[in-house]
Amino acid sequence: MAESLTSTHTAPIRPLDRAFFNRDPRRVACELLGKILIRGRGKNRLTARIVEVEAYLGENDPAAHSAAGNTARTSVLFGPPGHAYVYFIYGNHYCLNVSCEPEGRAGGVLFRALEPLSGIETMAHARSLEIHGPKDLAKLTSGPGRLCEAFAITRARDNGCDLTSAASSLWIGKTIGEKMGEEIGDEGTRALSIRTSPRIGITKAVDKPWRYYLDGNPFVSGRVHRK
DNA sequence: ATATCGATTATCT
DNA sequence: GATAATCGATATG
Repeated sequence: MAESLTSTHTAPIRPLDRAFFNRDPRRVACELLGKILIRGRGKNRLTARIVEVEAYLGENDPAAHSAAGNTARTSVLFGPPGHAYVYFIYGNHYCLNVSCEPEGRAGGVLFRALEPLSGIETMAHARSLEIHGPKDLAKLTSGPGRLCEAFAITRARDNGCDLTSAASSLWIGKTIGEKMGEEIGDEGTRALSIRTSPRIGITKAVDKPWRYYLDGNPFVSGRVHRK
């Protein structure tokens, strides 16, 4: 009873299949917009809509971590598609990617921003934030490091995780959910307005427009492209 | 509003 | 030894 008042009603969420990720990261990136990232199960489940991503190619992309070759750090990118590549950066933050392309070829998509749907209190606690309004809400998952903190994503815990299995602690799903009466995550039937730009925070291949985000979505990270 | 900077460590040269 | 797919704080217009 009390639970039904506090939790968001959602239709069953089904994982994306491995073939979805067995493609060019740019195509995967576009189609990931509007899909759902899920952590945990039942009452403690966190869900959020994917609103901003970047594609990193396995070949001819000097900005990609895989450009340095298959190392202990990047091996997941060279493995089978649909798995989590988590790396630690700037001594402070984790970032989440999903591997693309068939095994033996690198490539991935970086998650840059999410729109929280359920488990918002848990996310706020993980981020050490108090939510007093929409502006605070945006700070939960707007940015690659922020969303990892909100979802408690670490390399030790999540690197290599199969994101195509609903049995995983972390996975990616498609569904028709509900938030403030609006349908979300309804792949294909809703025309999403997608914008592109150069990728953020890189110093190589800065001209490639491989950042993708939902036009006008308030949860898209606001950081500017730097040299 | 934009600009700059410190934090802090895994990874690579 | 330098750099980094970032963030949050501080300074300045």
